[in-house]
Amino acid sequence: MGSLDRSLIAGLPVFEGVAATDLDRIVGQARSLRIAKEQPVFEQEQEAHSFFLLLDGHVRVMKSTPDGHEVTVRYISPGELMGIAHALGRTTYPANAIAAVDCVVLAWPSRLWPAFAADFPSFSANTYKAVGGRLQDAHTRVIEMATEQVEQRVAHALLKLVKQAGRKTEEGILIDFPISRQDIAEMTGTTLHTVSRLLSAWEDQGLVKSGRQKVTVVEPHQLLLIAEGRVEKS
Amino acid sequence: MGSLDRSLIAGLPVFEGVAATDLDRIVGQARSLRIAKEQPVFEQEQEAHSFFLLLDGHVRVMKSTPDGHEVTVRYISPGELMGIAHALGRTTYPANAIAAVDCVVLAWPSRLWPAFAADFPSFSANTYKAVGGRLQDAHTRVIEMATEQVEQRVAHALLKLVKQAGRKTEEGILIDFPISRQDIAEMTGTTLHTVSRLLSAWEDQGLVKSGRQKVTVVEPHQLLLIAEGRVEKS
DNA sequence: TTGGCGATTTGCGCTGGCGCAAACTCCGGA
DNA sequence: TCCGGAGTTTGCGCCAGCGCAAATCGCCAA
Repeated sequence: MGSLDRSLIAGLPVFEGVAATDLDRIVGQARSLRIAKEQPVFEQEQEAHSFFLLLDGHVRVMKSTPDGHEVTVRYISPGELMGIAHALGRTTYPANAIAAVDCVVLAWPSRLWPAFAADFPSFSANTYKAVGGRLQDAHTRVIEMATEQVEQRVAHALLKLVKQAGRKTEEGILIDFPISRQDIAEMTGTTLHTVSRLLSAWEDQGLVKSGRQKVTVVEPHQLLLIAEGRVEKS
Repeated sequence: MGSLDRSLIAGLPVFEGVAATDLDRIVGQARSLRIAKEQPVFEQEQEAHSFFLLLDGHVRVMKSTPDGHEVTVRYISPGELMGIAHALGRTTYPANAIAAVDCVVLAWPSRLWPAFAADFPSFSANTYKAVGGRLQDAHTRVIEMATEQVEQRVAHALLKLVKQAGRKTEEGILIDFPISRQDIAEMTGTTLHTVSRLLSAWEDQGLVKSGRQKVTVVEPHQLLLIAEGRVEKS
């Protein structure tokens, strides 16, 4: 682990308020891993031996249902923790985490968590703050699913992806990892057919540009209007 | 606060592994409140001044959307914490909590949380374990909303209510607080009309008995079959 | 006992979005 | 360069469940 990494890491929200010496003690106990695209970081039901900090790449977190459905719970972006089951009193991972692209992660053995929580209260508080945010997000998802039309949900999903993984290009804001219609369908509780129809319609209206495993948002503001149900379909 | 209360409280999961003297120091700083039916325990957006332990009664946690929809996030049963926004790094409550029946709660000032977390690691760990459970529940809700039919979702909701607030009667298992069709609709993302139709159909089949703000589950096992999608509608 | 109101039931028509299926497109490897 | 297959598009038919509206029921208060 180079010192360049170290200084980038120090700026992450999870380490806010953590003293430099403490940061060294924390990071010093991690090992750095590369995860190839499409490979799992951890798997549902598996013993939660480690927790992770994503340094580079994007990870998709999914749950499978007994009857064979897959639902995407969230995408992880660089700087976020994942697999922190132990901090929440679980011994197994509740979901599958798959690298959407080649990734770099730091990994700590889960058994270190209780000592970390006791010795580094800022780190612990930051972690639980992130958990609080996820709980919020999950409730927001429930509310969206309960009250919105498919069109609004898909628009919301795209905006969320843009916010966490958007990269400016000359055409608009590109979602910076491969994402298929099927993936978007699994995030929004619909079918790839419906997503495809929506994207086609939006492309006709010039709101997005999309291709194979690729979506670029051209008019985020228009999309927001749709997401909030303030636009009638033509 | 009587010592009878004290011994009941000691047996709660949140206080598992907490030494008796520590328990006294924790509970000693709480004040006990009665909340009348339909009155709020705390409200969305409000400053999170306190966190609570429900001792008796049932509390409904709801979120309102900007466009006027109400969604029920969960019901709190005796022994559960609520309003722990501070432990998750929030300064305001994320939802409304309304007493479904007359309730008794313990309340602590939120500013005590950091000291509690530092001084009573078991209490803190138990709390975060509960948070972990809620995060799981929320994800389960998302998955249900994404993959199940309304009929299955309503069946799941009833079974969940039975599990956390069921009281045996000679007719079956009664959900032990007033609950309307509208309430069930808000839990499952549907309309009171559809809930009413489902309950009527189930009543004809002898699976439930229901009346004004009252539901009794007669055949939980049959309902489970419906919830899991293993029964075709007649 | 009688109103009155909130909760519930039920009918009816409509439509958003799914299921199925077929055609097409494009990328990557041989 | 060509081929195979994954990803995507699109047409078509259907139905679960919503919206609306009206009728009914049952609890509570006077």
